[in-house]
Amino acid sequence: MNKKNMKKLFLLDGMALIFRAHFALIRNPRINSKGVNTSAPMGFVNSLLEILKKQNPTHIAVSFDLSAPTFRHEMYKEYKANRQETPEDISIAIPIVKKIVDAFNIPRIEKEGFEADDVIGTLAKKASASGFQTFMMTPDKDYAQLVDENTFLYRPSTKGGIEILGPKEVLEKFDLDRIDQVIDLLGLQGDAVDNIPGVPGVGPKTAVKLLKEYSTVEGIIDNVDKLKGKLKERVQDNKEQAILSKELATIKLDVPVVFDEEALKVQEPNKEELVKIFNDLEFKTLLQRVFPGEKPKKVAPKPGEQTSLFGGAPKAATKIETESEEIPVEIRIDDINTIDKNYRLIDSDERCKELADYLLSKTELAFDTETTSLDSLEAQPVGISFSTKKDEGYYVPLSLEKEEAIKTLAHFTEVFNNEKILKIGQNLKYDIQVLDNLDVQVKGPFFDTMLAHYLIEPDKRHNMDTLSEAYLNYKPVSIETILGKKGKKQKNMRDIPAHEVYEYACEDADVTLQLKEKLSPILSEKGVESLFNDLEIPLMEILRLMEKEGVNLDSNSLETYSVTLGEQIDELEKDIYQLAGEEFTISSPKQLGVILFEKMKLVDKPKKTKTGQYATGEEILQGLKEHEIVGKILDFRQLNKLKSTYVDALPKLTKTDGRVHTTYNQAVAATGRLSSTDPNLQNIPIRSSRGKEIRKAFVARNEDYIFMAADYSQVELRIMAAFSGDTSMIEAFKQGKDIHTATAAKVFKVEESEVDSDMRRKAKTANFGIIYGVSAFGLSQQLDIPRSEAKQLIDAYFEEFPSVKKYMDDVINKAREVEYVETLMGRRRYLRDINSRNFTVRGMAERNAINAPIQGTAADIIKKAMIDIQAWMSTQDLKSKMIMQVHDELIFDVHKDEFELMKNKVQELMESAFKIAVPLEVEVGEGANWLEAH
DNA sequence: TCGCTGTGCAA
DNA sequence: TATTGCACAGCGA
Repeated sequence: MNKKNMKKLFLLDGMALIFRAHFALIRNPRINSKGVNTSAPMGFVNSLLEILKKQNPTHIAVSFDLSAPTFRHEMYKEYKANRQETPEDISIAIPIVKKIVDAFNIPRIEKEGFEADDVIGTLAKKASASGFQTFMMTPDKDYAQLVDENTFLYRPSTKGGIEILGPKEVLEKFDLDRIDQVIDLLGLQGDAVDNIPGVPGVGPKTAVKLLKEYSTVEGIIDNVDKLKGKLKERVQDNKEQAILSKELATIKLDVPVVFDEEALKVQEPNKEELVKIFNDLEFKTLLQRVFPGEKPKKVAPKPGEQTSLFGGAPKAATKIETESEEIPVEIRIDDINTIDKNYRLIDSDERCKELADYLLSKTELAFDTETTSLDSLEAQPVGISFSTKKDEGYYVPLSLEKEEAIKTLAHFTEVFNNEKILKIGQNLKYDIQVLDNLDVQVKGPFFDTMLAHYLIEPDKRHNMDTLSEAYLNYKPVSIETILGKKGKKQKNMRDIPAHEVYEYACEDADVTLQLKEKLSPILSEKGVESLFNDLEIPLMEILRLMEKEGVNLDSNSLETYSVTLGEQIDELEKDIYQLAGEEFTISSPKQLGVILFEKMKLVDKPKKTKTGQYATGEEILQGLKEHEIVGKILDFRQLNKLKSTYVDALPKLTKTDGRVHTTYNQAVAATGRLSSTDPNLQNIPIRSSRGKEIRKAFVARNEDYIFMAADYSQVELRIMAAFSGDTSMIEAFKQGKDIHTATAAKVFKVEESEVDSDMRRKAKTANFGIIYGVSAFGLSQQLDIPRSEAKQLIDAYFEEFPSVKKYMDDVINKAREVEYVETLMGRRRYLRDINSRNFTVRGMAERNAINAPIQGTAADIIKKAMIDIQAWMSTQDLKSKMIMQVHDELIFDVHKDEFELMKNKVQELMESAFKIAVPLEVEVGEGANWLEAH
């Protein structure tokens, strides 16, 4: 039988779903006018409808636990003993949910002496044998033990949305070799909720490790002698408990229930009964959704049903309700904000057309999308809001059915394509990508309020709520009001009905528009309009394309490397325990500090961190290398770092195309640099030989392509040379000299040919130090030399490069006067602490005064280069793509036929991006992977 | 589960 | 007591 025709059975764990639904809304419970908390029934019905609509089950049943004790209580009297009394709201909800289930004509299955999981487990196995595909719907992860090729765990996931786990996913999730090990895992780690003890001190990590080695709880107990230290003791002392825990965690598959295929068939619901229940609970929207014709009793007109037209006098949706005698109780707190605003729900084709026409008559509009995910490449829009003037907002809900949504959006194609309309948004890169996911292209001109504020106050925060409070003196309705606090219980946008979202959504568009009105004049006041319109805004689209393109990752090689690293780590771990005389968590600085400095007493006066713990950082340990354990720890740290942060993490972040798609943050770094997250592609290792292995995993798209890396050589030093006008430094660059050698020759007063590697190293460190605003102390630390020598070095440096010294003084003096510094393109950074009487605070501002213009100018330059390169590339119809930016480096996936062209043109465009007093030099390399391209 | 701390990777 | 970032593990509220 093929999958399509397979019988599809859904088994719901009623109690677990009720609990989850109740607590999901615990911070904003749904209370109806009678004071009844209806969170659980509402959540349950929503889940049920979702399944019936989207999953099309052929068969369905709900299992409830009965309150009677089960066989587990007989096995272990403490079972579930610590469980708090069921909240009253839930006790009330249970019979309601049961009534709803009955009204849906869905069979309820309950069996005294057994829990829902036993019942569901037994049924699922029987169903599997009868050719069913079974989905067990529950948030409870214990069900994972039941999964097989025909049985799936259908789990409301932590992030909202749904997780469907088959055998492969379960093994991946728990990091196990076999499904039956799920019970061993649960037996070992226990379960606080059910008061199953497990082995104290053994968490998921240790449990998995043990199971990998010895397969089962019994296997571990048989081999307890092979374990060491505390772990051995723990297992030994809790043998029986572990076995018992495993038994408790084991779901019974022989519950005496009949699998009656016929009785489980999905049937039409009892409409009359459901309407009655929904009305009783005051589920108005639900009622409309399930039975569109049905008029709710005693209900205010829906906002979308108003007859007023676009434009015209603002008329609040909620205001109308207040005019009705019976309605006042219907007004919720969050409505107060929107009482005088004209926010509308646009929920018909007719109204979409009207709205589109209205928007086309405008010269600017703010828009905002509501979506299912924060990841712009995966997010699906569930609605879009528009505003064209203060206190106005229109919200267009979009179906989760892609085709449907595209149809609705088609009404607005002309609007988005119209290059005469300014599109205003907060973090537009995200919204544009979300629409792109449905093949809707948004054309400029653009105004991004986040980017605008980034140029106005680069080191402040740029989220909309903060901006609104700062510039509009108004606190918008928080997203949490709609979705609940984040965490496990946070709802997903997709689950919220449009009428509950629309005011929030409209407000975002409204606020965004108002912010633009405030921020736009400030941009011109500060002279950063061109930076905004000619640099940051065009860059936005380029970054979006780079993110969308992603970079090919050789996950296989990393997975192989992970095994190698894992073995080396295990080895080091053994040695370290041996040398320390006991087992401990090496990666816990706290525990490590105690071992090294209390137990082993490696030094008399150990350094402490600001919180009073022993400092065990790299440079401290480097000084203690004479102890064998220290070298091993440093090695362990390096290996662990590489494994956890890169080797294991990167493959997990690849999307279905096998590529990693970072997010570039354009409004984070106070200096104007970009930053990169999920993953951060700007800190991929390169220095250590082990780190280099990771770069090798960044590979060209396929054999027809090569990696090409183009990086500015010494940009920041060149910028400093240009800014300071220091003739000897400029000359050195013009002659193409090695700048650090040239510096060393000057500072140490020798011929360049006489500069040795140590002199060059010191000069190099000094050069970097200068850019960062170094002190003698800092330099002495960095070079591990006496402070006096460091001071001499700095003095000599300024003597040889007097203009550099003068430049630095001038920058600081200017900053004291105006309290900001500027880059070449006029990007500002405010330094209000520069006149502080506090030495430390002022010092920080002074270093920023030196560093920010240099680092920021470098950022300006490469951004300009990116724009020029993308502009050129788009005229050439190339297969090659720009895929990464790492501060002074651009990386391209280049088609082999285009390599010569790309190499020459990219180099030329980068070098000519900006004209300064020293030449900009760019080195281009190529190879099969990122390492070779350098 | 969240936020903090210590640590370490990059330019 | 050197600039800008991001992410990990551990740990305690």
